[in-house]
Amino acid sequence: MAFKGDLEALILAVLSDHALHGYEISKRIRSQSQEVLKYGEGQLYPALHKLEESGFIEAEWMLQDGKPDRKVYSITPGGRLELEKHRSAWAKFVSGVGGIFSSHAMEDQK
Amino acid sequence: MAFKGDLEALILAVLSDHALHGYEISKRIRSQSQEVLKYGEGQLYPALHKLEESGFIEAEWMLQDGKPDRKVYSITPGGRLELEKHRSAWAKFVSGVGGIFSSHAMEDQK
DNA sequence: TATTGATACCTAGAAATCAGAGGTATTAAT
DNA sequence: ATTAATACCTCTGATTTCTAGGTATCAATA
Repeated sequence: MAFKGDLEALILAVLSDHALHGYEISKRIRSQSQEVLKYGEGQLYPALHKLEESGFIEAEWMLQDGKPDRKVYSITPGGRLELEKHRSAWAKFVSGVGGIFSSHAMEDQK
Repeated sequence: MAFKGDLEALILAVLSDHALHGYEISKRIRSQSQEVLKYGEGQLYPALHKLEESGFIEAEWMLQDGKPDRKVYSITPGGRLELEKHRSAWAKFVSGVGGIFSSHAMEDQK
């Protein structure tokens, strides 16, 4: 009932400069979107697994003692290609919604 | 799996300057979004009924002979208020997604 | 000392949403 | 005759999303 994001695209975007583990990815999506986009772990982890299956990201375990181990994900070349597709889909979407919201905005102001 | 719109907000937006019937609303959403946003009737009509129940739009039958009758919807004052909420939610959403997509865009270009 | 909160991974089930198909009826065009 | 357009509507199956739960460690707070 509200505008919804594309979690897979957002994950690819945050991974595009640094390899990160899941928990950190969710925190970055939250902070870099100014708290607008919030995904629970119940959405994040399945999305990561799906992206891995598709070959868009790769995982490697970082063992830590004392603290919980981390599964660090990095984007693949195929993932970068996929990211570009999502980016242009986003641009189209913004212009589409804009076409509806802005063509009726002036009326109200006078 | 992709960015999703907020049909109720879009309906309120297209109704904000003209009263329109359902079939026409769906065509306008399609055309004014440059074919980006396409909603089937199975989504449109239930959404209209829900908006009516909430008091954000009002319906009136326009009887036509020969052609199918039309149910013409118009936005209410409450609907205009609601529309403004959705509009600002959209603005927030755009800046949120932008915060993720654009902070990682430069890297790829050099 | 007990409990909360943070880190870090994960699954499963309920709730909501979406897309598509189907249903009625008329007119116009092929 | 049949297809396409107008114009309304519902229903169902698939997908998606949300919420809650589950394991485990450590640090801080009450």
